[in-house]
Amino acid sequence: MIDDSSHCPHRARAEKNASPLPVTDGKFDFVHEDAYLPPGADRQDRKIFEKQQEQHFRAIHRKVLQDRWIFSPFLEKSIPKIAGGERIISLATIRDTLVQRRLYEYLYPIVDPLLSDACCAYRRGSGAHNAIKQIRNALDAGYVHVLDADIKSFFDRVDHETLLAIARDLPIDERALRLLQIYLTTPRVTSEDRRKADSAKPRTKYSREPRTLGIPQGGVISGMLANLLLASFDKEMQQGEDILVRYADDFLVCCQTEQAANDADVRAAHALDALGGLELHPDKTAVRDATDGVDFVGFRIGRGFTRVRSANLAKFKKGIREVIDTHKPKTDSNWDLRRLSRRLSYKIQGPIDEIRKHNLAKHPHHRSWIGFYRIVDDEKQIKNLDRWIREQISRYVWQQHHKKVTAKHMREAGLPSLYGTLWKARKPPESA
DNA sequence: GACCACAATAC
RNA sequence: UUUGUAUUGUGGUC
Repeated sequence: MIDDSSHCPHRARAEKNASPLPVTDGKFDFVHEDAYLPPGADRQDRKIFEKQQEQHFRAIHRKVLQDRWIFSPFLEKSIPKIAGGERIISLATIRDTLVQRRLYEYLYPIVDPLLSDACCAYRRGSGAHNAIKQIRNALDAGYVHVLDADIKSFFDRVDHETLLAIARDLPIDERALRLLQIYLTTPRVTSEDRRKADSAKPRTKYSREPRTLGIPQGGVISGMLANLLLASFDKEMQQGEDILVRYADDFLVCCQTEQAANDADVRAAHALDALGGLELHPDKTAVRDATDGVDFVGFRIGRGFTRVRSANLAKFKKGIREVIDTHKPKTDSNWDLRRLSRRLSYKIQGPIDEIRKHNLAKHPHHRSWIGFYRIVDDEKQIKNLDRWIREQISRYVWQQHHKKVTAKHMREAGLPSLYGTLWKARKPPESA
């Protein structure tokens, strides 16, 4: 990612040190033109930023190369977690996001080779499906005694000095190192402070609170930093026969015996403590027999089966309910059922009409929810879900039109089945 | 190759 | 007035 434009006054130094920098190429790859970008603590939104984009690029470039970049405070926002509770997310300013992206591009090729195959989150070419595949292999090979563990408030409790000590051993530019340190200690604006300042007339300045612990969730480089910190932990857990699979702070150690899993528990607690006093979550960590399944990254996986995890199933049902509950009824019941089926069809199999226009046979994989869960092999679970959806529709039609509808009516109204969609998604492509 | 859209996961 | 980041998957366009 080295990109020294001719107008850079520090060209020589940048070359010598392998600059982490350049924010000068004008590449502004926010997803799409009219996407709204929330203003950060500088209250600058995308429109304002773009008016003076070139000046901003130059200023950023200069300051970073001169080792003088400071991140604005991160605004905090809470979002709900899938299993309940809330999660604090940090929002950066546009300029800071650009700097973080450059830092990310610079550090990624240095950090990634240090990671183990067991580390599946925040990495190119990996992901949830890869994690599930590894666990399936382990369970199928008889490694069914698992330590199912979660690190207590992991992101919030990362110790800065421990992480920086690891970063100092990397072959990186001094400025990148200092940027990391600045990033970690960038102050926060809590959602309460933010609300107060925004509702005051005239608006007042945000009050900032120092950060002494943890990495901001929502930062571009945070996931990578988490992996960097835990790289040594992964190595430690992979000793012996045990098979580790880690996704962010959530990990399984698959063992051949219960004793080995208990040992892994002790080793994990020890290794985490050595990494700046991290702890396992006592309630979410246990040694269990995975023959009947364990929950991991959206799936429930056991010996010989993969299902949708119940919390994720509930979330999907909630989405279906929302479509039905917000549906505006029409007086003609047949027409109404047709309209509702159309909306639900999108949830179930994605915008299939668009695909059919071209060549359906060539594109057996559909997007949408079932596309992600296409590796599920418990057909009963999917059939039950189909039945559940039909029950919801049937109840809706009864309440609105006092008519009984069967599965046949729904099929004729254009409602696809999840099972059929899954079956098609798993089928290998027909010859083109 | 590039760009875009929509899903899902995790934090 | 505004829910962030990374990754994966699928599809589309040139």
